[in-house]
Amino acid sequence: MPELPEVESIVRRLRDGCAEHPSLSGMRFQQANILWAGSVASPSPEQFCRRIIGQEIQQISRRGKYLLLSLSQDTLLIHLRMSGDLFVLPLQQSLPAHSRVVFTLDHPFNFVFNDSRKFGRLWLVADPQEVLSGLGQEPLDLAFTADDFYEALRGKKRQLKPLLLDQSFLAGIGNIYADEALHLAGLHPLTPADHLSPSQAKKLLEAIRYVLREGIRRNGASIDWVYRGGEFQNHFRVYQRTGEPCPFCGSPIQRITVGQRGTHFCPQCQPLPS
DNA sequence: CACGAGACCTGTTCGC
DNA sequence: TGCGAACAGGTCTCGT
Repeated sequence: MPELPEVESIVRRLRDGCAEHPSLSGMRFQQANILWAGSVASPSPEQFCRRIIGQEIQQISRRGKYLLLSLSQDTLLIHLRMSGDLFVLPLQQSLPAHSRVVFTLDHPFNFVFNDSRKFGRLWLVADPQEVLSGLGQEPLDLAFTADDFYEALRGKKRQLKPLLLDQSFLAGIGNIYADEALHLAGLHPLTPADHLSPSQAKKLLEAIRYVLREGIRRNGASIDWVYRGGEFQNHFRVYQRTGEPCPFCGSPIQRITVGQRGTHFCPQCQPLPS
């Protein structure tokens, strides 16, 4: 599921609270219950449970698709991968199916990591850089300029779609927002990165930022049974719209496979350069 | 370095 | 209705 806008929406909900629960800021972990050991990447399940007890949640933030809880001593990092989600539930409420790690807080709520496919991971580390060091630029960071982006693209021969999904290049873009951004920029997913002109690079960066911000504004996208709350799925222009008309020109949206990922584009608006 | 295939998992939807 | 195949928001590893 979650790409940058979905993770950002979850961060804001946990940090600011919502109708269902208060902010987690200032709460303390009393206990961790690991129901699926594979969900904890580091340290060992025993050490994870022992170390987190008593630590206070001081900051809640995001880097790429990682959610960060800065605690008194350590940082708890969470990556939701395909099907992960986070719930804050009243103590008396029964746990939903596929709950993998359950935290007891010093308030009458459980903090639940839920993940049907078991791809998601948690880390409890002294220094978040242990986990985050390989990540590339944050696309919404305005210190990252169109010139920087052009320079980065110029050095790559890779196709745009796989490059945008490479987290060491840009951090946070996934399959939905890659397809949406390329469509908005009028670029074919198979275009070699070093083929772009400076103005095309600028247009692509602006398109990436536009769709990410649009996703955040709509609280992310909710597809199928995974992740509820967002509504950006009602505004997809190409993603999972195979055969439907392009909102710009009316041509049927095509689906191809690129790097083993479903890829949606408009053959009219996004021609493959010769 | 770049790419493709396979692995990790479970659940839903589609086609016959 | 039943059943297998295809597909799903991600990332890692290995072989070429």
